[in-house]
Amino acid sequence: MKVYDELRARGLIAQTTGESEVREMVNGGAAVFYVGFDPTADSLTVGHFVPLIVMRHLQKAGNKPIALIGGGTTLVGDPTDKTEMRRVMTPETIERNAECFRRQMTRFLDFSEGGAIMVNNADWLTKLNYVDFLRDVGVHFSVNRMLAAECYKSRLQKGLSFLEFNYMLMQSYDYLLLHERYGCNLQCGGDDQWSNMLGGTELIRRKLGRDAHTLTLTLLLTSSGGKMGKTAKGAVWLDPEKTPPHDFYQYFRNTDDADVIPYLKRLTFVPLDEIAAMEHWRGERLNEAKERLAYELTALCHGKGEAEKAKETARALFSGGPGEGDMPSTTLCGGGTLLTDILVACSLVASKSEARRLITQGGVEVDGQRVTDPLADLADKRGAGSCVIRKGKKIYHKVVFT
RNA sequence: GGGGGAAUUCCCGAGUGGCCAAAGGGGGCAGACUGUAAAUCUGUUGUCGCUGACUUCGGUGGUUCGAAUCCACCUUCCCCCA
Repeated sequence: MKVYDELRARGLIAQTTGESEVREMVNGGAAVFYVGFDPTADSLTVGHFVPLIVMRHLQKAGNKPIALIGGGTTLVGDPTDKTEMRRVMTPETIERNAECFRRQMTRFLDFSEGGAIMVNNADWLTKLNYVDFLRDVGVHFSVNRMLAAECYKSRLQKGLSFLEFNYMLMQSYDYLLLHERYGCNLQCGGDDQWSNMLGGTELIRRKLGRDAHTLTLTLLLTSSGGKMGKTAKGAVWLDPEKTPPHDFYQYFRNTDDADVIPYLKRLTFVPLDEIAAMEHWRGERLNEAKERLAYELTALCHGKGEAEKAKETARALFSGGPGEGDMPSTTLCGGGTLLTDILVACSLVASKSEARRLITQGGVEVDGQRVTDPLADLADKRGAGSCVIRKGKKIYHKVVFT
């Protein structure tokens, strides 16, 4: 199966500016495509998975990826789907974030000679001359049409600054520039970006009279409608310092039944026929699919070694396998041995009040023994050197005393 | 530039002088049930030295025995007119 059809079969493609042209271009390895990433944090998250996976698919098929870091556009802020204005970030922060992105992207893309390239739109956007820009680019945009775009509608109620209103022009200019400089002929992005992206396609047509295409990717939502990768504690990061591989693995291991197959299709490179077989699985058997999902993604982001470890740890903890595996741990030197204090020290709870509540409600086990006394003291465990605390059903944490 | 309105605990949103750590919903956490799933039911959801104390209702001052609630100024946001 050719790459375009594979992407389609995996449910990754939402809209294009011309299906047959895009298919032909992509299947023939003739696309120079770009995807923009706004460096708003110092790590990518699993929310970036879909575009990254698609880029990898396309690169494997011989197309040339351009990862565009939105250093310049981030100075402005994308108003799409935002209820409030984005916090303005300093150029230094953006620069640092961009570097982090690049490092993480090497797990997905081949940046070696002739392969993928990375560019930062701050390099050209920040040098623009206002009047020239208005005359070159601004003339081609109709405010009436922009206002009609879905992405601005909600903001018209909540307020939209002129700064943000310009985001679309800047993004469009990016495409024009990449088209001229690198022969970029395809822009990919989330489906919520459709109108912003069309801006670029139209700008190129109007200025140069050439066709440059746009391909949007389906937004991957959880079956309950939330954004994938968002948890109450925040995003699931690719940076192992921010989200340990064990937690990363667990996040996907706990995927909803309804989401497993779509996730496998869209986020992994597991062959479609293998996935097709799993689609018939029901009930408990789906856990195997979840394990596969978690394993594949952990291996992709953190390497096979980490994926193996995470899998073994999970099996040991949840299926009573041998050993306690490689669970997260905290080493405590000195300090008291009150259970409430230890829970706080391990960041398992945010406050001692919460710790007390948790214990009282029966949510804490120490070395397999449920503890319900909020004043419990683990002095005896200190003598033993370590113990394993279980919070709720799924969170295990090892405490080492020194 | 003129006029009007709003700011409440993670979010939405009640509360208009004491009965308010603040209704209700969402979300979160925990318990039961389970398959490390979903749904459901129950409890819980400011902090601490926890049968009590302390800090919260945009900010700063003020009125009062007493303020999230009243007054003044400030900040931010929204709406209408230009």
